[in-house]
Amino acid sequence: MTQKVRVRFAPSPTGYPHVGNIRTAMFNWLLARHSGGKFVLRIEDTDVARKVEGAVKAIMDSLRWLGIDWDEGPDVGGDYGPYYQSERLELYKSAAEKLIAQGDAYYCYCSPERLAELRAEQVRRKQPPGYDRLCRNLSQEERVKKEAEGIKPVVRFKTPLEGQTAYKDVIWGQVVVENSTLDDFVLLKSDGFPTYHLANVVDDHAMKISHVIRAEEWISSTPRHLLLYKALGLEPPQFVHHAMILGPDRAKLSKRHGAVSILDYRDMGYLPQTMFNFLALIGWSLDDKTELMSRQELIDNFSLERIGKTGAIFNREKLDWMNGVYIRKLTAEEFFEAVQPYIMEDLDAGKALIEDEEYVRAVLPLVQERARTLLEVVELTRFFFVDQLEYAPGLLIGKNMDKAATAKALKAAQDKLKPLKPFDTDSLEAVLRPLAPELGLKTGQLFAALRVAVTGRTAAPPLFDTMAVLGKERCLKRIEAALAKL
RNA sequence: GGCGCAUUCGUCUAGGGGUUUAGGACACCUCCCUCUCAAGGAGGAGAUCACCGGUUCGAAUCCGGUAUGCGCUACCA
Repeated sequence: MTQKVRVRFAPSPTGYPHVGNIRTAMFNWLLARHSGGKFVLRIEDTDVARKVEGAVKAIMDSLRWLGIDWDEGPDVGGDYGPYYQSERLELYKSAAEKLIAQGDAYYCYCSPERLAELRAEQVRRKQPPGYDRLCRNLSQEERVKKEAEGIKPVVRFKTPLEGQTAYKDVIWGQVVVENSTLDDFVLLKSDGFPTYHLANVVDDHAMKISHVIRAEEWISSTPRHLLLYKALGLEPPQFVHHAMILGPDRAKLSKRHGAVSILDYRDMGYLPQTMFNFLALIGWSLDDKTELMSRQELIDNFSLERIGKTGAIFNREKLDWMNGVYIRKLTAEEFFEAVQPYIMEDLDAGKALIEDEEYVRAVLPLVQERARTLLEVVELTRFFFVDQLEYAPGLLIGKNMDKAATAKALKAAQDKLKPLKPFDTDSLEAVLRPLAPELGLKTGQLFAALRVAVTGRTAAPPLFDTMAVLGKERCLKRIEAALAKL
């Protein structure tokens, strides 16, 4: 590796980045950081029609959220800017003109209607769709005439009719394509904007990109790019195509598959370190067992060679598991910080209580090892923050219990609790555990009734800890309410 | 239709001629721990390595074909 590594993430602002896009960015970033190279962010805003407002911000937010920082880009600048393709139009124009001048490209005046018709006809006759090269050999006279009609032409590449184009992909190995299967693709659209093919070739060269790491869907277009590099007399970069992330139906992941925007995952309560680790593991592996890896470990161990070539389905269940692992790794302080935005959104559950920071800090440790997402924390802790518990009275009566026994147990507990001086975990246990045999009950039976009375649920954090955090007053009030429900 | 590529437990993957009775992880099941739920621990089930042929003493691993799937085939990226 004598060449200095310069890689790029080149999204088009036509929507919010999904996990697949971000994983591509990550692979690029990982290579840059692993090898001490540069990672550049370039916005490919050449499709005016599909441009989406706010997409650039979403792209940057997504990258920042995951800690994927860029050395050069629209906002930070760099020696190879500008980093918006819409600001580099002159470059593409002169490249196109150069190609026309040397006979490798030509103006095409065919209307979109004609092209659509042509394609429909080809499909109908089961022929390979593609431009029929009608304008490839237009005479000067015909051109002048079209020009006079006011038709804005596109510029098409004069693809060689014969021969083959081959290249060695870092991941896929040798890829060979017959030039005859490629049509004369568009370089410059009639609005003066370049197509992806032209723009990415011009820019990757201008920005001295060493490795083009992108998704598998680009493999088929790579020969076109190679042809362009050749015609322009440029040295092509290394090509690295990785497999795609698939939806549950094994098709290319798309909006159809539901929440796939990376920011949606943030909103659903996944930690950035989880997403980073998890995404890295889709289509890349270190060995036969290492799965939990920090950002630094990923950087240290990353290598292009270990990227796989089979598409992978995004396994949500495993993501949940991994997020649980990362949540448990958090310190109490980190967990508190992480959870803030999520519980604050749920204010009506008990505004005053949620704003009582000490109380929240006492509650959180009780659910930290039980939550798999930050959003789940809201659900898991709700009963700590409400005034009135709502639950079916039947829940109070547990296995092998009846109404009378339950009422008796709750009353007895009440009596024990009232005089309790330090209302903490230990004293609660000291007084409640012996109570069960006194009542002729199993501890489980007593505790179950108390749990429902105090939390409104049959599954909750450990009883004594929970009660201690709730406090004496609230506990007694809730037991009273339970008695009333019976 | 053409071109390109892929195919190992349900899912993510390891393994690239003998070390493999194909390893790990998620999910699932059982048991332990235990006041419930988690977490944790110990087990279990789950893959004729897509199929068919070939090469070889020996193939998940190499070769060919078939099937299936996916991608590309836009004045989208």
